[in-house]
Amino acid sequence: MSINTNPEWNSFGNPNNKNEVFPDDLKYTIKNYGKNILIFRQGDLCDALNILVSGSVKTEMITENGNLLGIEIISAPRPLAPAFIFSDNNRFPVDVTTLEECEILRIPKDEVLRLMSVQPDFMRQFLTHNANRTQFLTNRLQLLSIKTIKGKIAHFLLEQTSLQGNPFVIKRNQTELADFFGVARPSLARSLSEMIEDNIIEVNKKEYRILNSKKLRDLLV
Amino acid sequence: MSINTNPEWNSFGNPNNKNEVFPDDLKYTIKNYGKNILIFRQGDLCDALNILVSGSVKTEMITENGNLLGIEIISAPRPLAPAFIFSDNNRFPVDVTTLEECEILRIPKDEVLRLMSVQPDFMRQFLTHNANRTQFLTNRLQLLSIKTIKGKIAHFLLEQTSLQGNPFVIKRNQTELADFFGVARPSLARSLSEMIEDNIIEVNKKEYRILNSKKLRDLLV
DNA sequence: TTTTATGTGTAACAACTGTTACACTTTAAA
DNA sequence: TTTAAAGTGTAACAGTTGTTACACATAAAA
Repeated sequence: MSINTNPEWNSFGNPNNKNEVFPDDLKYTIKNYGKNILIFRQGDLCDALNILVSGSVKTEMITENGNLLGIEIISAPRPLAPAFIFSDNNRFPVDVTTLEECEILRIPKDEVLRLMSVQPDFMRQFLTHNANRTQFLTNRLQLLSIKTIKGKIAHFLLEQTSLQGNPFVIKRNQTELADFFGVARPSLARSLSEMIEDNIIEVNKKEYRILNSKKLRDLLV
Repeated sequence: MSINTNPEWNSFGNPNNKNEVFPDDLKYTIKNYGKNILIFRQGDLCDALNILVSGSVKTEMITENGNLLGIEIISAPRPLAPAFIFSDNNRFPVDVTTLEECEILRIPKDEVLRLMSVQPDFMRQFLTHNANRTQFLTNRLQLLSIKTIKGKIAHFLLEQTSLQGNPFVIKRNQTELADFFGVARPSLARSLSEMIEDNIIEVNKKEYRILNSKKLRDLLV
């Protein structure tokens, strides 16, 4: 899930996008920051849409590819915590620090509301972006609420096979998978080995095949 | 009959909302369901805003009070999975089953978009509702990604003390807390005992006091 | 008050996962 | 091809959590 593969980000949050024409009278400010500057602190009021126009920042939160509590690196162009502007407790959930020189476009909350009324495309993109984020979070939460490693593997493999069929290819290596699940790499390897031993799955390099989907589903409990 | 004659139809679970008046030409449908009917299936296309107007349904998802994988019971009035209408993969994440006779107001996606353009208050509520949901999910995810029980306790207590001061009161009993953390009750009790033994916290019935916030913070790692 | 239900503290043990270490394989680079 | 780096399989052991069981405390109901 890189910024380049997420189509929503190409339009939303990029002021140079041709499809997204901001009105001339839009009130906004642009701020420039140097390297290694703490630009938002956890708990700061979030009363504007902050779009990272250039540069990159890091936050300590769940990462886009789902790794746990890792340091997320956000590269321009992307909005910063857009979902939080409109929440009742509209405060930044994490610290945000620049990694290089950054330019941030700041549109006040009221202007965002006006923009959405005036620009259906903007509204649609805003909604889609947040909807995708919510879906992502929901999915991660489902995965995390499964306690056992085999259960997590089962959840993930069943999801993949419903998308790709059987057999299917998983791009991540074992270390990345372990991070994704939030478990230790040798523990993941052990669980995989046991599942192979039990003839539930078959693994060849990055190709996985489900041999016994009933047993696999039983592991979800 | 106008759509505005029933005050409960103000969406987003806020029946006291006087500012939300639907336009008379709004396209919508109303569906009635009997008891124990599967009304949405996991994977069903979600191309409309479905508002539960009366009755109650259950889903198997994270609950509003945060318990894991419990069966969430949703009582009217509340929107059903409003965040998913606008996601790229706009499908229901779970099964939804009626618990009693239910009435569901269904507004097509395009009409929702129009409604938002026409009705700033509706848009604001839609945005706020989803923002709050995202914030809730983010917070749960943060809590769940902490591996140790003491870490979860620390996270929770530090959050509570920032809201309520020190000492503070926690309404949930031990069993409910354990469910909230997704751990076994005796395990939670053991961890609490050890933290009390280590003079990190003090507990009297439902009143908690932090004695050593540095040590408490160390447990977050 | 007595009775009953609910909530809490704790122990012994099982089960699972993490840590560390190392051999081996595969892939990429020189 | 040779060499280095990255990835995988596995074992021994430590650490944490879950399970089950039961005593006791507290609160609610009769």
